[in-house]
Amino acid sequence: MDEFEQYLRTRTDLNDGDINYILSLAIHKHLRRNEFLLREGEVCRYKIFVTKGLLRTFGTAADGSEHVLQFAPEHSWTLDVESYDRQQPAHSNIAAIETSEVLLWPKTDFDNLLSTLPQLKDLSLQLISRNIYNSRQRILTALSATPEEKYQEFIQSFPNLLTRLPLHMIASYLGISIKTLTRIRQAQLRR
Amino acid sequence: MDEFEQYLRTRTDLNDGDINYILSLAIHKHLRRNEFLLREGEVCRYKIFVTKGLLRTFGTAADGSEHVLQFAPEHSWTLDVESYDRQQPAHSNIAAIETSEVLLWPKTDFDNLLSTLPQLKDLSLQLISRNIYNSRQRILTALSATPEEKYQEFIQSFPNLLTRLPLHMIASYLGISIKTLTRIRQAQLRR
DNA sequence: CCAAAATATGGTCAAATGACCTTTTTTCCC
DNA sequence: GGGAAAAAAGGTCATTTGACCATATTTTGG
Repeated sequence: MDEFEQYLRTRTDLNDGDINYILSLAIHKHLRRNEFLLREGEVCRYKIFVTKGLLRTFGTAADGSEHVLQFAPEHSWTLDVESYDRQQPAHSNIAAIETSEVLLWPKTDFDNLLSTLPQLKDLSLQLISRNIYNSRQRILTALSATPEEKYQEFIQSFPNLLTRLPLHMIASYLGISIKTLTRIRQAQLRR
Repeated sequence: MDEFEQYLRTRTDLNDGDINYILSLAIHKHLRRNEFLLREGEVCRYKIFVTKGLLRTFGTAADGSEHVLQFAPEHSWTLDVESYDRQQPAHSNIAAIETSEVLLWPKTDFDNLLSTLPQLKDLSLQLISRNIYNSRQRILTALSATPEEKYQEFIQSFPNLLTRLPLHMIASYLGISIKTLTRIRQAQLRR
């Protein structure tokens, strides 16, 4: 997958041999719109890298409503951390929003790669650190921002996703009703 | 610090020598109520372990309001991840709620420990994984739960903190007004 | 290209929430 | 122990938000 080679080249100094080796262990998978990669209760067996398309990770609340935890567009990683780390049943779902292409590494293979390739490990740690920071930021926003501020922040953070996502998923990500989101957008048009 | 020895003994198989070595690199610090360990804009230089007392980490929103990101009681770790990892200015504050005792390791020292002691590294990775999972859970709750549900969940998760925290900090942690929290508690008494 | 489904907008209304204020109670610390 | 400060509770009111409904618009996949 050129996409992935490109990705690794720009952020690590892994050589061609290593990159090819990493790729050789990956399972290539094509996903149609709305196809699931992981369902609640299943074990998240793979590290997932999105080469093309767009995935979403979402949880289900007590009342059955779905809430988007993360969007994963091309060139990003995703998984259910807890489930993957311990190979236990997951509490979240991962599904394709657009037709997508992903690379999958079984945990044992990826663990081997991590212990063999320090550059890959460094990259992993960076991603984890970023993940934790992003989560904190999101919690802070969820706690303190008004719906309008949340939407503005979303636009700032993901300008490229704006046109690719149905509004109700954005609302779900922001934790507001679609009605409120529509109202905000109307108010903005009038300015 | 007995507290810390105890902690390490119960979750790793580090031997006495290792534990003493880890402890020998730690700075012991006493904190009074409301004393700050980190302020926004400063660099988070240390890994922090709380041996006694209770700390809080909080962020400041655009309008100046404070929002609690984490409570760290005795036997828990805390820090500003992003700031610590990159030794850059922090976006959050850490302060003592109760009179507390903490152990501090400068990043370089702790990094050395991590590369020397695989058991410590394993523990770290576990903590990180848990951290990420907790964050997800908290985001999901923030997005989907009613104030009452949030409070119930808080009681479930931190029964021991309930009596130690002023209500306005719980409200701040849950992202609801103190008024709403008071109302919920009144409603519960009447049952 | 077309029918069906998904998505977005709009209207109305009740309820929940926060802002602002005062009063009561508790805690702190000298 | 006592005075000051902090915390909790209570009252009132305007506003925001979501639920529920219908309708218009767009997208999708065969």
